Amino acid sequence: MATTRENMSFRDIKRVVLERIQKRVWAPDSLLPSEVELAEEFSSTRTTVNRALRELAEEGYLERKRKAGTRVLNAPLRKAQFNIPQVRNEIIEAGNDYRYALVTSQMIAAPSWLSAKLGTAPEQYVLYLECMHFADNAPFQYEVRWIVTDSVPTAAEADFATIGPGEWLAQELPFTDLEVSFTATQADQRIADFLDAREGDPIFSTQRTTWLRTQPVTHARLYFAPGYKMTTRL
Amino acid sequence: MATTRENMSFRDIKRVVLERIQKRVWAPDSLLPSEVELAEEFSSTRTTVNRALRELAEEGYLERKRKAGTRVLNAPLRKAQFNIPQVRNEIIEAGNDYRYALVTSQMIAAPSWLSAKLGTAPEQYVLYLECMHFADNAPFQYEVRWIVTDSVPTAAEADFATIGPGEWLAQELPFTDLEVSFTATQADQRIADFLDAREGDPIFSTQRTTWLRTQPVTHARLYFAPGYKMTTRL
DNA sequence: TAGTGGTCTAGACCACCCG
DNA sequence: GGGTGGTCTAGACCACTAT
Repeated sequence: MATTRENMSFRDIKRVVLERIQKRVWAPDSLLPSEVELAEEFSSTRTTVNRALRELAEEGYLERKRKAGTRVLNAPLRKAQFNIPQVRNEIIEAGNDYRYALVTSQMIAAPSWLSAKLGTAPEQYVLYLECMHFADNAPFQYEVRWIVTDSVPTAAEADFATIGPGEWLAQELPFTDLEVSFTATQADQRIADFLDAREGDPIFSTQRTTWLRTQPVTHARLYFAPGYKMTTRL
Repeated sequence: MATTRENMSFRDIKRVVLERIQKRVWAPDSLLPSEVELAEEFSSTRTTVNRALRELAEEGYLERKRKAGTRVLNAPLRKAQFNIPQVRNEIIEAGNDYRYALVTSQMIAAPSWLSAKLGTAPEQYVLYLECMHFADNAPFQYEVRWIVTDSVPTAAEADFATIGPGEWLAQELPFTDLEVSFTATQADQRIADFLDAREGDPIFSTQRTTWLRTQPVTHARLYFAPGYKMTTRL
């Protein structure tokens, strides 16, 4: 019956396998045939079948264990992927004009919560910045950022009136570790003023912390104008 | 000088390449040697080098084009990955007890915004549910959900007093398409009551819409108790 | 058109781990 | 112990695209 005419690419195999999962031909928790058997059915090789199954496993549909075989996950742990864009790109890709402005720039002693978060010495001096990002001249994002100048000495002379700290850091040095989190917060008077919002408005906020190997680099809090929505489809 | 002792695995190659990127041995926007050359340097094969570079490209470090070659991305488009967990698992994995309760269940005519979002006939009847999810008996999430019973006929008889609709749907039928979005919203009186919050509190909210092929299945709005934070590290 | 990455094949050895 | 997936090799053909 199974008239697999030609040899299939790993994409074809992925598609067929996914269909069988979704149509419950292979029910949740059940075991798939081994790679060798599938290679035979698809008149392909184990290498190709392996790539198809490996990618489906990465996408959260399958669980693979040596000797145990390949199993269909019952609760497909679907993974949502978000890009972590530069604000500039985010705005430009939405088809709007981007404008940047520096609000404040000064050296301060790191507040204790920041030292704790970054793992720096208490009271260590850091560069404190506040910036605004506009889309078509409307407030888009209010950014509050701390840069550990000990880790990034050149930051002390950078001209953040011209270029946003996020962008500058991206081209100045790489990072190896990144922590991102998202919360809903409430606009205080200052945030409200910058974002053309009212005090008390719900504000979508992102926090990013980056390290270069073990060295803390920067912490940023990004406050988005009311109505911001982060979306992904898969 | 380059005393590459043994043949390296694709993981080794990934590590070395990533180091060179991060140490600017290969600067942003610059071109890497071709796969053949790298295979020679690492005394490996093109297949293995290919896998290493392909994965680094998927992770957002490189851009690869036929003929053009492999280029280091200047603004590493880092990708954050979030799991899309069942509330139950999210709560249990945090070490808390999970409890579920059904608040409301009724058939209603779909409001027009929902028909538009899902692409269903106007006024089509859908199952409307409100539910609560508790962590250690404290309100964790208030869920509002619409299920297209035409697409999921068995939903009409499911006992949502016993099992949450998210969980039931996951085991009842697969989905092929998913849209997720995140916003900050403001607690109205009803939401505040359910979540032990005050009216006006900022609330982190997730919206999920799923389809089975072209068929709309469900739309859900999940309101998290104040203080909720979604975090990922990479 | 030439050079690069994209993919497949055929075979091999190995690591893991269930029974 | 033996079956499964994990990975590597060596070679080939092809698809795309910069020049």
